[in-house]
Amino acid sequence: MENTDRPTAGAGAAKKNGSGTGQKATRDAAATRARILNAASKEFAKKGLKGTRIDAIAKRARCNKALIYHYFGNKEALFSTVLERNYEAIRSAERQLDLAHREPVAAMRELIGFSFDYVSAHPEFISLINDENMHGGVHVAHSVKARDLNSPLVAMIETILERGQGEGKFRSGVDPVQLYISIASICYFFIANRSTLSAIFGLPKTSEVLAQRREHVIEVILGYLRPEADGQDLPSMPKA
Amino acid sequence: MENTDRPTAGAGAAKKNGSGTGQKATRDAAATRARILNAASKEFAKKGLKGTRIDAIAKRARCNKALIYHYFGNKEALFSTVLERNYEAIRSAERQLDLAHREPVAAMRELIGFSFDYVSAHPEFISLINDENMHGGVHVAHSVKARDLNSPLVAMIETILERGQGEGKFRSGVDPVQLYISIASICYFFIANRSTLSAIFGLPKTSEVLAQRREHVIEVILGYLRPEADGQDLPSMPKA
DNA sequence: TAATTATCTAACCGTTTGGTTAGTTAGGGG
DNA sequence: CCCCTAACTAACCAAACGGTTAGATAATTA
Repeated sequence: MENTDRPTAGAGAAKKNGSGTGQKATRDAAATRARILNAASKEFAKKGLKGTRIDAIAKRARCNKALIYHYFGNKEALFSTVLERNYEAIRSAERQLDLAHREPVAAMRELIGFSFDYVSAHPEFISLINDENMHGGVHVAHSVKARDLNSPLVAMIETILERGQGEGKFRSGVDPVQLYISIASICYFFIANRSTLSAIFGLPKTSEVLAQRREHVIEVILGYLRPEADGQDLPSMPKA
Repeated sequence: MENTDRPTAGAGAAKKNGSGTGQKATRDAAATRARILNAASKEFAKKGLKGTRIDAIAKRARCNKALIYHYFGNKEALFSTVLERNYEAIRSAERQLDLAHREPVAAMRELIGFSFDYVSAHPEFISLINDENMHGGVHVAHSVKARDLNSPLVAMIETILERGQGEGKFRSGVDPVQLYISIASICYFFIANRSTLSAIFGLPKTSEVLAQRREHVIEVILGYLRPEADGQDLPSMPKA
């Protein structure tokens, strides 16, 4: 089932160190820590902070329960660490995006597509965020690391918007933070609520449905960003 | 603190029935059931299914724990009932919307504003949905009542879109279900993630921030719905 | 290779928790 | 007025759970 991580070498009676791919034979604190974090990430995402059993994490990480306490102190601290790690992962992925040399509309399209694809590929991240929000965001608030991890996407959006506006490709008066939140929203919701959406709307969880949704999301944001046509009355808030 | 519901009359030694506002003095199954459901709704929303303690619900409802089991069977069944009730509530509120006689753009604006306001006023509903999705939507899936409660907003959106397209106020080729999901998304996200958003972006939870967000949300959707200007190259997916 | 340190574990513990039991009290119908 | 049903409760229980302890085993160092 989930035999991604190996606990000890185990293949036969190999007692000595590394046979090939850097697998440690018997004891490896770093690898064990990593196994625990991976296991915890999955369990917390699936069951939530309260629903997760430390024993389940230990079993999945194939280590002793006490080892978890040894490395991470307690359940909440482990949860915080898992959250931090997940934030770091998405921020790092975001930073890989190189949009500076792309034409503004294409750049924006890629940014939105990236956001959609990331959450599609990492639904556990969304579950963690949801759970964290249910608990009032205390772990994020207390984690300097996570709090300082402001998304680089906001700055990218700002740059793309400016360039696009200069070229007459985008409308004016768009707040980058608001737009960032909107992009995150439409990407996030579909993944976060896949279960209830599929139950209520009968939407199957196929890749085709996902692709359609992805296209729609891009269309909505780019459609919004279209410049005001001269003389066209924008159906937004009348100024008076 | 939370003295909204009264358990028994309690004012002095009044032993007989209803003094005024329909409050039952001593025993009232319907009122007790309602108190339990209200208490459960709040507790589940704040702590989640796993995080909620039946004792906490009993305390908040000011009744004995066994009574909860007597009326609702077990924790999960109670959670399902709470979920159903919350779905019924939002669907009922949605049905109150009368947009048939409004001008399309105004109608759409009101529909979006309503959605935003509803989730702003009922963050517990969102917490429940989040928790339900973490558990794979099993309760909604098993509840015929909730599953059949498809949102009336989809049909309303469809009608408004058609009228608006006929009048040249809206673009063509918009899928009502996709649009419904997008509207729900941008309304939902900001409320669901208020804690982490405020932690990371330093957004205070003031009504001013909320109002700005509301305005932006409406602007995005209406901006997207603007008709294609003649000859204007839509920055959406090139057909070839 | 002996001493030391770090990794890791089996077994245990006190508390919390969902759920039950056995019964008490109010109220309505005959 | 009495009895029967339904509302309600105090006390209890076994299982589950987060966390601890005491120690065993592997790696490292002197």
